[in-house]
Amino acid sequence: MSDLLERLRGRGWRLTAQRRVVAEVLDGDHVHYTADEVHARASERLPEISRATVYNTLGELVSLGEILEVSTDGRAKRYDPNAHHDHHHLVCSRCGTIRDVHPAGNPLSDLPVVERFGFTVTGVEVTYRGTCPSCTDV
Amino acid sequence: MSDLLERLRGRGWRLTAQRRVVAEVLDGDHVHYTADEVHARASERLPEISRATVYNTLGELVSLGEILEVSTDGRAKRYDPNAHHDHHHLVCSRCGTIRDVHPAGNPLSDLPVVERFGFTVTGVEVTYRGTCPSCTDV
DNA sequence: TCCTACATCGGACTTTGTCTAAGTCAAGAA
DNA sequence: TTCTTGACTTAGACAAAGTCCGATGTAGGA
Repeated sequence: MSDLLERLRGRGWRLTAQRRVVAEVLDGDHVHYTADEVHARASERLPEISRATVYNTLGELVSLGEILEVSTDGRAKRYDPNAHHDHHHLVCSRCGTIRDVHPAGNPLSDLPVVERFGFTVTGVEVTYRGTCPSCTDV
Repeated sequence: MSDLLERLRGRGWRLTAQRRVVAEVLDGDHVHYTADEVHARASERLPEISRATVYNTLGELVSLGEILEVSTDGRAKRYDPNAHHDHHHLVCSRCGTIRDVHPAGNPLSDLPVVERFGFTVTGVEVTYRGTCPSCTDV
């Protein structure tokens, strides 16, 4: 992920302590934090960091295509650093846990032209819902 | 949709003017209103209806499986009365318009067991994203 | 008609996110 | 190294969407 910082600098980003910390929090796969969780974790390393900066930085990373925004429940959006590998999501309806999954097939080609209503279709998200093992056992 | 009211009464629902109006607003297919839009339309017929009641009623209809909750953008949830026919959604990234679509194939069977991580998978939503004809022309 | 459990009301509150004005600082220039 | 400047950050006000609560109203059975 450290080359993420280099890539961003190459695009004219100013490399500040705040941005570095946000990027570090998102480092690692299979992590789907809300903006608040990112802020909490960033604050551990940089206590003065403000919410506005976290929101700004996340928004910029999304525009740059470095992370994905995922809104699975109409509550807080989650941020997915695994933006460079095609995948979809499996969400626990009880606790909200998210796993990355890789279904077979290509849903984009499953949408016939007559079902596109003149839209220019650019992407597709598949969200599986269910109950995770810990929530099932309860 | 009038038999919806009968069905609900059969389940012990008290039939109030407010609930009747909310159900009537959602009548008709291919409608995806936000809670606020439902409230605005319900208010035209029943000016005293409160937001809390609209939220309560929508929540109950969702629990009863009579309508679907759709959150495509992390902003206001939308409510889809077309709950009894399998379908997915095509969303315009610019104006938020939603169309019901019916892709080929069954995404549920596309998720291999090893990709289920012990979850009990109960459903799947496919959201196509793109630009609708009016927004493309601009 | 009367009763009462269930529904509704309005408004306060919470959560999530955006905006702004003032202050700060990264990085190139000298 | 120090200076300069415009991009970045901050705290807090604000906004949108949704939830909660005590008081009041009413649908539907007795």
